[in-house]
Formats: sequence, structure tokens, C-alpha cells
Amino acid sequence: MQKLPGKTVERLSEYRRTLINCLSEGKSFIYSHELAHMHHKTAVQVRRDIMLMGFSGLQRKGYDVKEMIDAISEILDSPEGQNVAIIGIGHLGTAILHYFKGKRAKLNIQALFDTDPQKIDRIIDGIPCYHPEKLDDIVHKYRINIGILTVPPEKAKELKDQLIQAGIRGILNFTTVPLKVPDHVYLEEYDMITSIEKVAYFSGK
Amino acid sequence: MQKLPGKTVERLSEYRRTLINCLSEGKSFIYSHELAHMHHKTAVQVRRDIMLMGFSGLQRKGYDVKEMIDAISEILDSPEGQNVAIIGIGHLGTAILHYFKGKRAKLNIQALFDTDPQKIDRIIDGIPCYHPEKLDDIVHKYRINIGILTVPPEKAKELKDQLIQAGIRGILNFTTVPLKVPDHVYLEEYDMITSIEKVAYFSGK
DNA sequence: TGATGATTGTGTAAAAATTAACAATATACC
DNA sequence: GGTATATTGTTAATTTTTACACAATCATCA
Ligand SMILES: NC(=O)c1ccc[n+]([C@@H]2O[C@H](COP(=O)([O-])OP(=O)(O)OC[C@H]3O[C@@H](n4cnc5c(N)ncnc54)[C@H](O)[C@@H]3O)[C@@H](O)[C@H]2O)c1
Ligand SMILES: NC(=O)c1ccc[n+]([C@@H]2O[C@H](COP(=O)([O-])OP(=O)(O)OC[C@H]3O[C@@H](n4cnc5c(N)ncnc54)[C@H](O)[C@@H]3O)[C@@H](O)[C@H]2O)c1
Repeated sequence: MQKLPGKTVERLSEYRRTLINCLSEGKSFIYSHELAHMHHKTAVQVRRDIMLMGFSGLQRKGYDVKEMIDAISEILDSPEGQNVAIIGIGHLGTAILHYFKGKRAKLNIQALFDTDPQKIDRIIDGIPCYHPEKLDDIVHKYRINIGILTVPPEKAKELKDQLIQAGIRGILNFTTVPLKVPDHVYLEEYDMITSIEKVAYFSGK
Repeated sequence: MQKLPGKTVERLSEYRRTLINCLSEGKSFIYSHELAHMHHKTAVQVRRDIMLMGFSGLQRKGYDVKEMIDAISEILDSPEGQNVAIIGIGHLGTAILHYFKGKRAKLNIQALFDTDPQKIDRIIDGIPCYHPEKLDDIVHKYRINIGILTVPPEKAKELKDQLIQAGIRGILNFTTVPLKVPDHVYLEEYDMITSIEKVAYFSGK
């Protein structure tokens, strides 16, 4: 299928997150306006997203929560799953590892990398940690195609290059430095300072 | 001045981040296309953002880096500064604290809150940590107007309510649950899983 | 069983964001 | 000093995103 707009993909991910909660609370149907309300969106927005992904609901009953989760998963999850590595297991890397572990069946954190001797060749939170010199080997061995970068900023470029060299397909960059990647690699960057400054700007009078 | 579009604010924050680096590397002028390239944006986009904030450069010389940093700061920083609290000093809260400390002169982390007896009434990374029952007091005492929420998801709503009760103006929510806030409070939410799923989606074939 | 009303699905309109196009202009070079 | 050229600033066009409007549909209940 044709790729969906990035914005829609983001929202589908968010919807799924709440839908999973709904399901665990025993809610089996949901209206577009309910879901919209939970996400500060409009009902039309939600329905349009659902339409774009080719799913449909029942008039007057809303959307079957379980089915919709499956439909979103059909879109977001690749059937054979994807393998992920975290590079840099400091404060942030640990937070991500801890948070992520076991949350998404189709996204498996397979390896961690760090230069700290305390961490190398240890199992952290159930996942093995290696020295970055083994990056190429491990990426191939475990068919890792996504890398999460949480190393110190001055190391970011170097590790990014290693990841791409090893054949990675997507990078999520949390370091402070914007990176350049070739066209065939997908890059997403996030910086908390931007979020905080945005909050500061809009919450100021 | 009229508020700028959120997207522009985000980009200005990002530009400033790189401009500060440029300055420290001794670069005193920068062209729109250089800045654009560093941020995966177009030169027009950069120039438009600059125009929107009412700054201007020199033809054939580009933008004075120092002046532009000041111009962005004029927009993003409130002159008297803003005070920030982090609620929940676990893995993520610590990562943020550590990362943020001293990075922005006009955004001061004034207080931390946690229920862990190991942390209460200790100084962590230079900032005092309190029990959340003191939230109202401390928020008033230090004129805190921004809260960063990194508590366990099931505590998020409760702490959000306390923050708003105490008169906070903006919230940055990192917990997994979307929150509802009244109109006079600005809310920004971020979830890494969405970012990772987006990377996974667009890096899949 | 038929009317009622709430909800979905979607064509169309509106708004927002981005990009193209280009005049204005300052610098460098001859 | 004049000319060529690279760059800014900005209007207009385009694209993308969101919202409106409403027909189609189907549970519910009289
Ligand atoms: N984007 C954000 O929102 C955000 C928030 C916090 C931190 N950060 C950034 O994330 C990065 C990590 O932050 P942190 O607080 O976890 O820092 P940290 O110092 O706690 O962690 C960095 C880790 O990387 C490891 N490391 C160093 N060199 C390495 C190498 N060559 N290969 C592999 N691992 C290496 C270190 O041993 C350490 O464990 C920094 O760049 C920081 O600026 C970003
Ligand atoms: N949005 C993201 O990208 C992202 C990433 C990682 C984690 N998270 C979320 O962030 C939150 C924190 O994650 P973490 O890994 O740091 O978890 P954590 O368990 O390490 O930290 C939570 C902290 O909150 C404290 N706490 C518990 N109850 C509290 C209360 N009532 N008041 C104040 N503090 C309280 C705990 O003592 C602990 O220190 C979780 O909700 C997690 O799901 C979000």
C-alpha cells in the first residue's frame, strides 16, 4: 500500500496507544468523537485518519476497538517484526530501554551499545550490551534495522556513520546535533529543549 | 507581539541551538541555505521564519549569528525568565534534569518532586527534591509556571491536577496517558513510541 | 414496523504550511 | 567605477492539512 502521511501515522500510533488502554478497561466500541476528545483532535480528523487507513466502523455503534487495533497494527507493524538497537546507555538510553521493553511485540530491542566497561558484555534489563566496535557484526547477526541514538553529542556523527555503514534503515536521533543521512535512511530527530521552549513560549502571557 | 505559529517557534528553537554551536566554532555569519541544510529544511523556509520574527540579514553576507541568537532569544525567552519543576525523578526525569541543567539561562529548574523517600529533601544535581504534598507551596514560593511530568502513567492525572491547582501555566507531558487541561494552560505531549513507530513505518520497505 | 436521531463516510471548502519565483540589493571582481 | 552574481525579502502559487456539511446508514424505541 501507498505510504500514509506522516501526521496520520503519528496519530494512528497515538490512537493505538489509547485503544489498547480502552480494551484493557473492557471498552469494546468507541465513537470517533470519544477518541478525538482523548487526543485533543476533532472527530472528523479521527474519521479521516481511519478512512485513510482503509478501516471502517459501524454506524451508530462506532469502531470495534479490537478490530481497530488490529487494523492499525496491520499498517504500523511489519509482519516479521523489526529489530532495534539503542546506542548509548546513559540516563536517556536507560529510560528508553526501560520504558520500551515489551511494549511493542513487533519492535524488539535486540542490542545495546556503550563504551562504558561497566556495561560492555553485561545484560541490562534483559538485553545484551556490546562495545560499539561490534556494531557491524551484531547489526547483521540480529538483522537490526533501526537505531536509537542516545550517545553524547560529540559522538553522534561517528555512531550515525557506523550505523549507516552497517546497513541500518532508520535512525531516531535524540542527541543535540542534527545529523545528515543518505536518502535511503529515514531520520527522525527530537529535542526536549524545543518542546520545553515551545511550552514556555505559549504559556507566557 | 502576536504569537508566532507553533511550527515556526519549534524551528526557531532548533535554529538557536545550532547557531550557538556555530558561534562557539567562531562562525559569525551564516546564509539561509547553510542553516537550512543543517536542519533538513529549505532556505526559503528559514528566510520566512526569520521574516516572521522580524529579523533581517545582510544581502550577500547572510545573517549575523550573534544578532540572530539574540533576536530568537528576544522571542523565545521571557525577560524575567521562567521557572520549571520536574515531577517524577525516575529514569526519564533524571535524564531530562541532567540534560537541561544550565543549558538555558532563562529556564530555571527550581524544584523536583518525587515520592521516593531516598529522594525527598535531597539535592539532586543541584536542585532540591520535595514530596509532592509540598507542590502547591513550592510552586508559589518559587513562582514556578512550567511543569514537566515524568511520573508513572497512573499518577499522571492526579499530579496534572495538582499542578493546575497550584496555578501552573504550561505542562510538558511525557507520560503515556493523554491529559486534559483547561484553556488557560498550555499542554505539550510527547511519546517516544510514536517516534519509533514512525521511524519503523517509514524505514520499512 | 416505522419514525427518530446519532453516527459514520466522504466530497468540498477553508486554512495552514511550504515552496516557487523574482525584484531588490549589496558585495566582489575586473 | 561598472558589471556580474549571490543572497535576501516578499508576493504569489502550490501543496498539505484540517474542518465543514451533509447524505447514507443503522440501532433504538414508540
Ligand atoms: N533529545 C532529548 O530530548 C535529550 C534529552 C536528554 C538528553 N539528550 C541527549 O542524549 C544524549 C545522552 O544523554 P544522557 O543524559 O543519557 O547522557 P549520558 O552521559 O548519561 O549517556 C551517554 C552514554 O553514552 C555512552 N557512550 C559514550 N561514548 C560512546 C560511544 N562512542 N559509543 C557508545 N556509547 C557511548 C556513555 O558511556 C554513556 O553511557 C546526549 O547527547 C544528550 O545531549 C537528549
Ligand atoms: N514519553 C516518552 O517518550 C517516555 C519515555 C520513557 C518513559 N516515559 C514515561 O515517563 C514516565 C516515567 O518513566 P521512567 O522510566 O522515568 O519511570 P520511573 O519509574 O523510573 O520513574 C518514575 C518516578 O516517579 C516517581 N513517582 C511515583 N509516584 C509519584 C508521585 N505521586 N509524585 C511524584 N513522583 C512520583 C517514582 O518514585 C519514580 O522516581 C512513565 O509514565 C513512562 O511511561 C515516557
